[in-house]
Amino acid sequence: MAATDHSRRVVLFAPADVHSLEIAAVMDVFHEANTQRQDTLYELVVVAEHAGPIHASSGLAIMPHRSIGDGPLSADTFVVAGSYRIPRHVSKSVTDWIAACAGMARRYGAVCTGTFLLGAAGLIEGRRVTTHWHYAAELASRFPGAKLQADDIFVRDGRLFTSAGVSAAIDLSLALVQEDEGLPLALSIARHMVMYLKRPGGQSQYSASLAAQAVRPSSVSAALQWASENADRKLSVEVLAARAAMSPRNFSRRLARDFGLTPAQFVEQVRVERARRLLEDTRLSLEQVTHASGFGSLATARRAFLRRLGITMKQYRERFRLGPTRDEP
DNA sequence: TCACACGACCGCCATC
DNA sequence: AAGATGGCGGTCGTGT
Repeated sequence: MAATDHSRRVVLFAPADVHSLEIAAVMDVFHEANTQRQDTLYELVVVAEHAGPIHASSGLAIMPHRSIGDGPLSADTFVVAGSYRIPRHVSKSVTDWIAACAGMARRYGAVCTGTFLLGAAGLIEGRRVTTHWHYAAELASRFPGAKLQADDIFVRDGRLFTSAGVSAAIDLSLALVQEDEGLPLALSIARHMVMYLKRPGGQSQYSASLAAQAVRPSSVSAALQWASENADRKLSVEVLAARAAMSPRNFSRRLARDFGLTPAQFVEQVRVERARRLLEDTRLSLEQVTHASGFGSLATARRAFLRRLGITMKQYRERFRLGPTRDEP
């Protein structure tokens, strides 16, 4: 599909040794948006430092569309991908180019260690950012002026967004599509990519179980993981805290600190996700879905859906029922 | 739709 | 000394 005058240009910078999944994740989500709308909503441009193919850390060869030698690109969305290596020596031509592109973009950000490149370009000073947890300490020491939120897997600060892990790139991209085109398209893309976990709207852009997987393992995240697999059980603060071997008071404190959620918010999120999945994949009645996802009553489930998705369970099923979700003639 | 009871939340303080 | 943890209780929100 060729770019049209209403296309939004998404520029992706691929550093040396880029993690191939990050490039693929971002491209595939935006490409799927184009496919589903049968329109070029997004024009995707991959840029590397030098012309010619680059090798991702996995060995996969990627052929960028352009190199930075072609000059800064005006982009709607500018994303710097990361690699498993922290960029040590970043040339001035790269940082200048990144700064120029970010300056022109409506929004810009980084995935994983891409945050280091934004930092080298002077774009995270005084800003709230995150990165892959494994590199958080180094980011903090290299860029002491940045307000690092190491335990968050997605942080947005005005035009700037950063995300933690590799797989989070998909959720990040979905969140951007959702911002532009609304929840239904984002959900539909997620469904096609078999990414059932995306949590639409709300404070964090991430699903409960994804969040539990994404941070440093701890007894808290283990308890959350367990909860996300057992939505139909009783999930009171007391039960979750016992699972994490700590007092209810301390459990909710840690949850607030590490995930920005209260226990009740987390549980509701888990239950809505579970119910959504059942609504999409099964023909269980609303009553059965309600029960299987741990809601006490239909009324409770309905309210939770309205709160989080803005639609009722019935409407949700009508929209995302079994079968193709692509707009087909 | 409404009232009520229960659970969740959070500030505060003690303790480790 | 400072940070993490646990318990108490008033208030609020929410499920039934």
